[in-house]
Amino acid sequence: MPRPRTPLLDRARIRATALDVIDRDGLAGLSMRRLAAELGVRAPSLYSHYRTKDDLLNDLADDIMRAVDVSAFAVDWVTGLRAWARSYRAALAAHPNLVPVVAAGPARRDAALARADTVHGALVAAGWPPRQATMIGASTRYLVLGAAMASFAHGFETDAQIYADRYPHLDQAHRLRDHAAEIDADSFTLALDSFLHGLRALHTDLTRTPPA
Amino acid sequence: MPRPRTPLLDRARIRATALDVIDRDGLAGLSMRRLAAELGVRAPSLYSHYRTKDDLLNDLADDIMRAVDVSAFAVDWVTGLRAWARSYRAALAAHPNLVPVVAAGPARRDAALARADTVHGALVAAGWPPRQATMIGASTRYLVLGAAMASFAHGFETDAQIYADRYPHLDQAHRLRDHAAEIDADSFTLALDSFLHGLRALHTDLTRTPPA
DNA sequence: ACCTGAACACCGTTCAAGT
DNA sequence: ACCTGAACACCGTTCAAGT
Repeated sequence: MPRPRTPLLDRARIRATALDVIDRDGLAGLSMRRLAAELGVRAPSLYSHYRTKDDLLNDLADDIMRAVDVSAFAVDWVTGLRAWARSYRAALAAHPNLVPVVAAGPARRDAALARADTVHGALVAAGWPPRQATMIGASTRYLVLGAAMASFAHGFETDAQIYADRYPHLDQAHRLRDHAAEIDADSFTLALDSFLHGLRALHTDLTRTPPA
Repeated sequence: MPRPRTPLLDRARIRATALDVIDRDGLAGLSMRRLAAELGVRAPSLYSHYRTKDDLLNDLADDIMRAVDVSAFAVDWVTGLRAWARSYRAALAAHPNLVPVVAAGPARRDAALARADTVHGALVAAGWPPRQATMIGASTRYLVLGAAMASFAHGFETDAQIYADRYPHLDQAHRLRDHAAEIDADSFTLALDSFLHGLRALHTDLTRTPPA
Protein backbone atom coordinates (compact mmCIF):
# COMPACT_ATOMS: atom_id res chain seq x y z
CA MET A 1 0.00 0.00 0.00
CA PRO A 2 1.69 3.22 -1.17
CA ARG A 3 0.92 6.74 -0.02
CA PRO A 4 -2.87 7.09 0.24
CA ARG A 5 -4.65 10.38 -0.54
CA THR A 6 -5.14 11.00 3.15
CA PRO A 7 -2.22 10.09 5.47
CA LEU A 8 -2.70 6.98 7.59
CA LEU A 9 -0.85 8.47 10.55
CA ASP A 10 -0.53 11.70 12.44
CA ARG A 11 1.37 12.53 15.63
CA ALA A 12 -1.75 12.75 17.81
CA ARG A 13 -2.96 9.30 16.77
CA ILE A 14 0.51 7.84 17.28
CA ARG A 15 0.70 9.32 20.79
CA ALA A 16 -2.78 8.13 21.75
CA THR A 17 -2.06 4.56 20.63
CA ALA A 18 1.40 4.54 22.21
CA LEU A 19 -0.07 5.63 25.54
CA ASP A 20 -2.71 2.90 25.30
CA VAL A 21 -0.04 0.28 24.71
CA ILE A 22 2.07 1.56 27.61
CA ASP A 23 -0.92 1.66 29.96
CA ARG A 24 -1.87 -1.87 28.94
CA ASP A 25 1.49 -3.62 28.50
CA GLY A 26 3.98 -1.46 30.35
CA LEU A 27 6.84 0.67 29.09
CA ALA A 28 8.82 -2.36 27.97
CA GLY A 29 5.73 -3.51 26.06
CA LEU A 30 6.01 -0.62 23.63
CA SER A 31 8.18 -1.24 20.60
CA MET A 32 8.07 0.68 17.36
CA ARG A 33 7.09 -2.51 15.58
CA ARG A 34 4.23 -3.32 17.97
CA LEU A 35 3.04 0.28 17.90
CA ALA A 36 3.08 0.28 14.11
CA ALA A 37 1.13 -2.98 14.01
CA GLU A 38 -1.46 -1.51 16.36
CA LEU A 39 -1.77 1.40 13.92
CA GLY A 40 -2.08 -0.86 10.87
CA VAL A 41 1.27 0.21 9.48
CA ARG A 42 4.95 -0.85 9.32
CA ALA A 43 7.55 0.34 11.82
CA PRO A 44 9.54 2.62 9.49
CA SER A 45 6.40 4.66 8.78
CA LEU A 46 6.54 6.02 12.32
CA TYR A 47 9.82 7.73 11.50
CA SER A 48 8.00 10.00 9.04
CA HIS A 49 6.30 11.54 12.10
CA TYR A 50 8.72 11.09 15.00
CA ARG A 51 12.47 11.28 14.63
CA THR A 52 13.10 8.69 17.36
CA LYS A 53 11.24 6.58 19.90
CA ASP A 54 12.75 8.81 22.55
CA ASP A 55 11.12 11.90 21.02
CA LEU A 56 7.78 10.13 21.08
CA LEU A 57 8.17 9.14 24.74
CA ASN A 58 9.12 12.68 25.70
CA ASP A 59 6.03 14.00 23.94
CA LEU A 60 3.90 11.55 25.92
CA ALA A 61 5.51 12.76 29.13
CA ASP A 62 4.82 16.34 28.13
CA ASP A 63 1.15 15.46 27.58
CA ILE A 64 1.04 14.09 31.12
CA MET A 65 2.59 17.25 32.50
CA ARG A 66 -0.05 19.38 30.81
CA ALA A 67 -2.59 17.96 33.27
CA VAL A 68 -0.62 19.36 36.21
CA ASP A 69 -2.34 22.36 37.77
CA VAL A 70 -0.38 25.28 39.18
CA SER A 71 -3.26 27.77 39.27
CA ALA A 72 -3.67 27.60 43.06
CA PHE A 73 -0.49 29.64 43.53
CA ALA A 74 -2.85 32.57 42.88
CA VAL A 75 -4.29 31.95 46.35
CA ASP A 76 -1.07 31.66 48.39
CA TRP A 77 2.16 29.72 48.18
CA VAL A 78 1.19 26.95 50.62
CA THR A 79 -2.14 26.33 48.89
CA GLY A 80 -0.38 26.50 45.52
CA LEU A 81 2.34 24.08 46.55
CA ARG A 82 -0.11 21.57 47.98
CA ALA A 83 -2.41 21.69 44.95
CA TRP A 84 0.54 21.47 42.57
CA ALA A 85 1.95 18.41 44.35
CA ARG A 86 -1.41 16.67 44.51
CA SER A 87 -2.31 17.24 40.86
CA TYR A 88 1.23 16.26 39.85
CA ARG A 89 0.86 12.99 41.72
CA ALA A 90 -2.61 12.41 40.24
CA ALA A 91 -1.29 13.01 36.72
CA LEU A 92 1.44 10.40 37.24
CA ALA A 93 -0.89 7.92 38.92
CA ALA A 94 -3.10 8.03 35.81
CA HIS A 95 -0.22 6.54 33.78
CA PRO A 96 2.10 4.79 36.22
CA ASN A 97 4.02 2.94 33.52
CA LEU A 98 5.21 6.23 32.08
CA VAL A 99 6.63 7.56 35.35
CA PRO A 100 10.25 6.54 34.63
CA VAL A 101 10.17 8.67 31.49
CA VAL A 102 8.82 11.68 33.39
CA ALA A 103 11.40 11.15 36.13
CA ALA A 104 14.25 11.05 33.61
CA GLY A 105 14.14 14.82 33.44
CA PRO A 106 12.13 17.75 32.15
CA ALA A 107 15.07 18.85 30.00
CA ARG A 108 13.24 19.28 26.71
CA ARG A 109 9.62 19.36 27.79
CA ASP A 110 7.69 22.59 27.43
CA ALA A 111 4.82 21.77 29.78
CA ALA A 112 7.16 20.63 32.56
CA LEU A 113 9.34 23.69 32.25
CA ALA A 114 6.40 26.08 32.06
CA ARG A 115 5.10 24.67 35.34
CA ALA A 116 8.51 24.76 37.00
CA ASP A 117 8.75 28.38 35.92
CA THR A 118 5.36 29.25 37.45
CA VAL A 119 6.23 27.50 40.73
CA HIS A 120 9.57 29.23 41.01
CA GLY A 121 8.08 32.63 40.24
CA ALA A 122 5.26 32.24 42.74
CA LEU A 123 7.62 31.18 45.54
CA VAL A 124 9.94 34.12 44.91
CA ALA A 125 6.95 36.46 44.81
CA ALA A 126 5.91 35.04 48.19
CA GLY A 127 9.21 36.13 49.66
CA TRP A 128 11.39 33.03 49.32
CA PRO A 129 14.96 33.70 48.18
CA PRO A 130 15.53 32.27 44.66
CA ARG A 131 17.78 29.52 45.92
CA GLN A 132 15.22 28.39 48.51
CA ALA A 133 12.53 28.53 45.84
CA THR A 134 14.62 26.22 43.68
CA MET A 135 15.13 23.85 46.59
CA ILE A 136 11.43 23.78 47.46
CA GLY A 137 10.54 23.01 43.85
CA ALA A 138 13.15 20.25 43.74
CA SER A 139 12.06 18.75 47.07
CA THR A 140 8.43 18.66 46.04
CA ARG A 141 9.39 17.01 42.78
CA TYR A 142 11.41 14.39 44.70
CA LEU A 143 8.43 13.58 46.85
CA VAL A 144 5.94 13.35 43.99
CA LEU A 145 8.17 11.30 41.72
CA GLY A 146 9.34 9.11 44.56
CA ALA A 147 5.75 8.38 45.55
CA ALA A 148 4.82 7.56 41.96
CA MET A 149 7.93 5.45 41.37
CA ALA A 150 8.46 3.65 44.63
CA SER A 151 4.82 3.09 45.45
CA PHE A 152 4.18 0.62 48.21
CA ALA A 153 1.59 -1.11 46.04
CA HIS A 154 4.16 -1.70 43.33
CA GLY A 155 7.00 -2.65 45.66
CA PHE A 156 5.25 -5.59 47.18
CA GLU A 157 2.95 -6.54 44.36
CA THR A 158 4.38 -10.03 44.00
CA ASP A 159 4.65 -12.92 46.46
CA ALA A 160 3.01 -11.75 49.64
CA GLN A 161 3.01 -14.09 52.63
CA ILE A 162 6.43 -15.56 51.97
CA TYR A 163 8.21 -12.88 53.97
CA ALA A 164 5.93 -13.02 56.99
CA ASP A 165 8.03 -15.45 59.03
CA ARG A 166 11.43 -14.21 57.89
CA TYR A 167 10.72 -10.54 58.65
CA PRO A 168 8.41 -10.53 61.66
CA HIS A 169 7.89 -6.77 61.82
CA LEU A 170 6.84 -6.66 58.18
CA ASP A 171 4.03 -9.10 58.80
CA GLN A 172 1.68 -6.22 59.64
CA ALA A 173 2.84 -4.28 56.61
CA HIS A 174 2.23 -7.21 54.32
CA ARG A 175 -1.21 -7.90 55.66
CA LEU A 176 -1.96 -4.32 54.71
CA ARG A 177 -1.16 -5.12 51.08
CA ASP A 178 -4.85 -5.14 50.19
CA HIS A 179 -4.98 -1.48 51.16
CA ALA A 180 -1.73 -0.69 49.39
CA ALA A 181 -3.16 2.05 47.18
CA GLU A 182 -4.74 3.63 50.23
CA ILE A 183 -1.47 3.42 52.16
CA ASP A 184 0.35 5.05 49.28
CA ALA A 185 -2.18 7.89 49.22
CA ASP A 186 -2.02 8.38 52.99
CA SER A 187 1.78 8.16 53.07
CA PHE A 188 1.98 10.81 50.37
CA THR A 189 -0.39 13.06 52.32
CA LEU A 190 1.63 12.52 55.50
CA ALA A 191 4.88 13.39 53.78
CA LEU A 192 3.43 16.41 51.97
CA ASP A 193 1.72 17.83 55.06
CA SER A 194 4.82 17.36 57.20
CA PHE A 195 6.94 19.01 54.54
CA LEU A 196 4.61 22.00 54.22
CA HIS A 197 4.43 22.23 58.01
CA GLY A 198 8.19 22.56 58.18
CA LEU A 199 8.32 25.04 55.31
CA ARG A 200 5.74 27.29 56.95
CA ALA A 201 7.89 27.46 60.06
CA LEU A 202 10.91 28.36 57.94
CA HIS A 203 8.97 31.03 56.05
CA THR A 204 7.85 32.63 59.29
CA ASP A 205 11.46 32.85 60.49
CA LEU A 206 12.41 34.27 57.12
CA THR A 207 9.92 37.13 57.08
CA ARG A 208 10.57 37.89 60.78
CA THR A 209 14.31 38.25 60.14
CA PRO A 210 14.75 40.51 57.06
CA PRO A 211 17.97 39.94 55.02
CA ALA A 212 20.89 41.89 56.51
CA MET B 1 37.84 -22.90 24.90
CA PRO B 2 36.01 -25.71 26.76
CA ARG B 3 35.60 -25.98 30.52
CA PRO B 4 38.94 -25.08 32.12
CA ARG B 5 40.13 -26.74 35.33
CA THR B 6 39.23 -23.60 37.25
CA PRO B 7 35.97 -21.83 36.25
CA LEU B 8 36.40 -18.58 34.34
CA LEU B 9 33.41 -16.98 36.04
CA ASP B 10 31.79 -16.67 39.41
CA ARG B 11 28.82 -14.63 40.57
CA ALA B 12 30.89 -12.10 42.49
CA ARG B 13 33.10 -11.33 39.49
CA ILE B 14 30.06 -11.06 37.22
CA ARG B 15 28.42 -8.60 39.62
CA ALA B 16 31.56 -6.49 40.03
CA THR B 17 32.04 -6.18 36.28
CA ALA B 18 28.34 -5.53 35.64
CA LEU B 19 28.36 -2.71 38.19
CA ASP B 20 31.46 -1.23 36.55
CA VAL B 21 29.77 -1.26 33.16
CA ILE B 22 26.59 0.32 34.56
CA ASP B 23 28.56 3.01 36.40
CA ARG B 24 30.53 3.77 33.26
CA ASP B 25 27.97 3.36 30.44
CA GLY B 26 24.59 3.54 32.15
CA LEU B 27 21.93 0.92 32.69
CA ALA B 28 21.16 0.75 28.98
CA GLY B 29 24.86 0.20 28.35
CA LEU B 30 24.77 -3.20 30.01
CA SER B 31 23.93 -6.12 27.77
CA MET B 32 24.67 -9.73 28.44
CA ARG B 33 26.87 -9.78 25.34
CA ARG B 34 28.88 -6.71 26.36
CA LEU B 35 29.20 -7.98 29.91
CA ALA B 36 30.40 -11.35 28.66
CA ALA B 37 32.94 -9.68 26.38
CA GLU B 38 34.24 -7.63 29.31
CA LEU B 39 34.68 -10.89 31.18
CA GLY B 40 36.46 -12.60 28.28
CA VAL B 41 33.64 -15.01 27.69
CA ARG B 42 30.52 -15.52 25.48
CA ALA B 43 27.06 -14.37 26.50
CA PRO B 44 25.50 -17.81 27.09
CA SER B 45 28.17 -18.58 29.71
CA LEU B 46 26.56 -16.03 32.02
CA TYR B 47 23.46 -18.18 32.21
CA SER B 48 25.44 -20.88 33.99
CA HIS B 49 25.64 -18.43 36.92
CA TYR B 50 22.58 -16.22 36.68
CA ARG B 51 19.21 -17.46 35.49
CA THR B 52 18.28 -14.11 33.89
CA LYS B 53 19.63 -10.60 33.44
CA ASP B 54 16.88 -9.48 35.81
CA ASP B 55 18.20 -11.74 38.58
CA LEU B 56 21.64 -10.22 38.12
CA LEU B 57 20.29 -6.66 38.31
CA ASN B 58 18.33 -7.48 41.46
CA ASP B 59 21.46 -8.90 43.06
CA LEU B 60 23.30 -5.67 42.25
CA ALA B 61 20.49 -3.68 43.83
CA ASP B 62 20.67 -5.87 46.90
CA ASP B 63 24.40 -5.21 47.16
CA ILE B 64 23.66 -1.49 47.14
CA MET B 65 21.07 -1.90 49.89
CA ARG B 66 23.59 -3.69 52.07
CA ALA B 67 25.41 -0.36 52.47
CA VAL B 68 22.31 1.22 54.03
CA ASP B 69 22.72 1.74 57.77
CA VAL B 70 19.80 1.36 60.16
CA SER B 71 21.88 1.06 63.33
CA ALA B 72 21.01 4.58 64.58
CA PHE B 73 17.51 3.44 65.49
CA ALA B 74 19.23 2.18 68.65
CA VAL B 75 19.54 5.84 69.72
CA ASP B 76 15.99 7.04 69.08
CA TRP B 77 13.52 6.93 66.22
CA VAL B 78 14.21 10.45 64.88
CA THR B 79 17.97 9.89 64.86
CA GLY B 80 17.44 6.47 63.32
CA LEU B 81 15.13 7.78 60.61
CA ARG B 82 17.47 10.59 59.68
CA ALA B 83 20.55 8.38 59.55
CA TRP B 84 18.67 5.72 57.59
CA ALA B 85 17.47 8.23 55.01
CA ARG B 86 20.88 9.83 54.63
CA SER B 87 22.80 6.57 54.25
CA TYR B 88 20.10 5.28 51.87
CA ARG B 89 20.54 8.36 49.72
CA ALA B 90 24.34 8.06 49.85
CA ALA B 91 24.15 4.42 48.80
CA LEU B 92 22.05 5.34 45.76
CA ALA B 93 24.19 8.36 44.88
CA ALA B 94 27.21 6.05 44.69
CA HIS B 95 25.58 4.23 41.75
CA PRO B 96 23.01 6.61 40.24
CA ASN B 97 22.55 4.54 37.07
CA LEU B 98 21.23 1.66 39.12
CA VAL B 99 18.55 3.69 40.92
CA PRO B 100 15.70 2.68 38.58
CA VAL B 101 16.34 -0.97 39.48
CA VAL B 102 16.28 -0.21 43.19
CA ALA B 103 13.12 1.86 42.77
CA ALA B 104 11.37 -0.94 40.92
CA GLY B 105 10.72 -2.61 44.25
CA PRO B 106 12.35 -4.54 47.06
CA ALA B 107 10.10 -7.52 46.37
CA ARG B 108 12.80 -10.17 46.26
CA ARG B 109 15.74 -8.46 47.90
CA ASP B 110 16.90 -9.68 51.26
CA ALA B 111 18.93 -6.63 52.27
CA ALA B 112 16.11 -4.23 51.40
CA LEU B 113 13.54 -6.25 53.29
CA ALA B 114 15.77 -6.75 56.30
CA ARG B 115 16.19 -2.98 56.57
CA ALA B 116 12.49 -2.30 56.07
CA ASP B 117 11.83 -4.79 58.83
CA THR B 118 14.22 -3.05 61.23
CA VAL B 119 12.73 0.37 60.47
CA HIS B 120 9.20 -0.83 60.98
CA GLY B 121 10.07 -2.58 64.23
CA ALA B 122 11.91 0.42 65.63
CA LEU B 123 9.05 2.80 64.84
CA VAL B 124 6.49 0.53 66.46
CA ALA B 125 8.75 0.15 69.49
CA ALA B 126 8.89 3.95 69.70
CA GLY B 127 5.12 4.06 70.05
CA TRP B 128 3.94 4.55 66.47
CA PRO B 129 0.90 2.48 65.51
CA PRO B 130 1.85 -0.17 62.91
CA ARG B 131 -0.03 1.58 60.14
CA GLN B 132 1.71 4.89 60.83
CA ALA B 133 5.04 3.07 60.97
CA THR B 134 4.35 1.64 57.53
CA MET B 135 3.45 5.07 56.20
CA ILE B 136 6.56 6.68 57.65
CA GLY B 137 8.74 4.01 56.09
CA ALA B 138 7.00 4.46 52.74
CA SER B 139 7.22 8.27 52.87
CA THR B 140 10.90 8.19 53.64
CA ARG B 141 11.48 5.77 50.80
CA TYR B 142 9.56 8.10 48.44
CA LEU B 143 11.76 10.98 49.41
CA VAL B 144 15.05 9.11 49.10
CA LEU B 145 14.21 7.45 45.80
CA GLY B 146 12.67 10.60 44.39
CA ALA B 147 15.79 12.56 45.27
CA ALA B 148 18.02 9.94 43.68
CA MET B 149 15.83 9.58 40.60
CA ALA B 150 14.67 13.09 39.87
CA SER B 151 17.86 14.84 40.85
CA PHE B 152 18.07 18.44 39.81
CA ALA B 153 21.51 17.81 38.38
CA HIS B 154 20.21 15.09 36.14
CA GLY B 155 17.05 16.91 35.09
CA PHE B 156 18.81 19.84 33.57
CA GLU B 157 22.06 18.25 32.57
CA THR B 158 21.64 19.08 28.87
CA ASP B 159 21.18 22.39 27.06
CA ALA B 160 21.40 25.11 29.67
CA GLN B 161 20.95 28.71 28.61
CA ILE B 162 18.34 27.97 25.95
CA TYR B 163 15.44 28.23 28.38
CA ALA B 164 16.54 31.47 30.00
CA ASP B 165 14.47 33.79 27.79
CA ARG B 166 11.49 31.48 27.39
CA TYR B 167 11.07 30.80 31.10
CA PRO B 168 12.15 33.98 32.87
CA HIS B 169 11.77 32.70 36.41
CA LEU B 170 13.94 29.69 35.68
CA ASP B 171 16.86 31.87 34.69
CA GLN B 172 18.10 31.94 38.27
CA ALA B 173 17.63 28.22 38.60
CA HIS B 174 19.61 27.51 35.48
CA ARG B 175 22.45 29.76 36.43
CA LEU B 176 22.66 27.59 39.52
CA ARG B 177 23.30 24.55 37.37
CA ASP B 178 26.98 24.57 38.29
CA HIS B 179 25.99 23.94 41.88
CA ALA B 180 23.40 21.33 40.92
CA ALA B 181 24.83 18.58 43.12
CA GLU B 182 24.92 20.97 46.04
CA ILE B 183 21.32 22.06 45.39
CA ASP B 184 20.26 18.42 45.31
CA ALA B 185 21.98 17.77 48.63
CA ASP B 186 20.47 20.86 50.25
CA SER B 187 17.00 20.17 48.83
CA PHE B 188 17.13 16.68 50.24
CA THR B 189 18.17 17.99 53.64
CA LEU B 190 15.39 20.59 53.55
CA ALA B 191 12.76 17.98 52.67
CA LEU B 192 14.03 15.47 55.23
CA ASP B 193 14.27 18.00 58.07
CA SER B 194 10.80 19.40 57.33
CA PHE B 195 9.39 15.90 57.21
CA LEU B 196 10.98 14.93 60.54
CA HIS B 197 9.83 18.21 62.04
CA GLY B 198 6.25 17.39 61.13
CA LEU B 199 6.55 13.81 62.36
CA ARG B 200 7.86 14.91 65.74
CA ALA B 201 4.82 17.12 66.20
CA LEU B 202 2.57 14.19 65.30
CA HIS B 203 4.40 11.87 67.69
CA THR B 204 3.99 14.34 70.55
CA ASP B 205 0.23 14.49 69.94
CA LEU B 206 0.17 10.73 69.76
CA THR B 207 1.83 10.09 73.11
CA ARG B 208 -0.15 12.90 74.77
CA THR B 209 -3.47 11.40 73.64
CA PRO B 210 -3.40 7.67 74.41
CA PRO B 211 -5.61 5.47 72.14
CA ALA B 212 -9.25 5.42 73.33
C1' DA C 1 5.03 13.81 1.70
C1' DC C 2 4.26 9.34 3.36
C1' DC C 3 4.60 4.46 3.35
C1' DT C 4 7.13 0.10 2.05
C1' DG C 5 10.53 -4.11 2.15
C1' DA C 6 15.06 -5.11 3.05
C1' DA C 7 18.83 -4.56 5.72
C1' DC C 8 22.18 -3.34 9.68
C1' DA C 9 23.66 -3.84 14.09
C1' DC C 10 22.00 -5.02 17.94
C1' DC C 11 19.05 -7.52 22.04
C1' DG C 12 17.79 -11.78 25.95
C1' DT C 13 17.62 -16.44 26.03
C1' DT C 14 17.71 -21.56 24.71
C1' DC C 15 19.93 -25.61 23.43
C1' DA C 16 22.64 -29.28 21.79
C1' DA C 17 27.38 -30.17 21.84
C1' DG C 18 31.84 -30.28 23.70
C1' DT C 19 35.12 -31.28 27.77
C1' DA D 1 29.77 -28.26 35.92
C1' DC D 2 30.89 -24.78 32.76
C1' DC D 3 31.66 -22.89 28.35
C1' DT D 4 30.73 -22.83 23.23
C1' DG D 5 28.49 -21.77 18.42
C1' DA D 6 24.27 -21.58 16.34
C1' DA D 7 19.79 -20.26 16.46
C1' DC D 8 15.15 -17.99 17.75
C1' DA D 9 12.43 -14.19 18.25
C1' DC D 10 12.96 -9.94 19.01
C1' DC D 11 14.86 -4.64 19.08
C1' DG D 12 15.67 0.84 16.97
C1' DT D 13 16.82 2.84 12.93
C1' DT D 14 18.30 3.73 7.93
C1' DC D 15 17.58 3.76 3.22
C1' DA D 16 16.45 3.22 -1.49
C1' DA D 17 12.28 2.57 -3.79
C1' DG D 18 7.59 3.31 -4.77
C1' DT D 19 3.48 6.64 -5.40
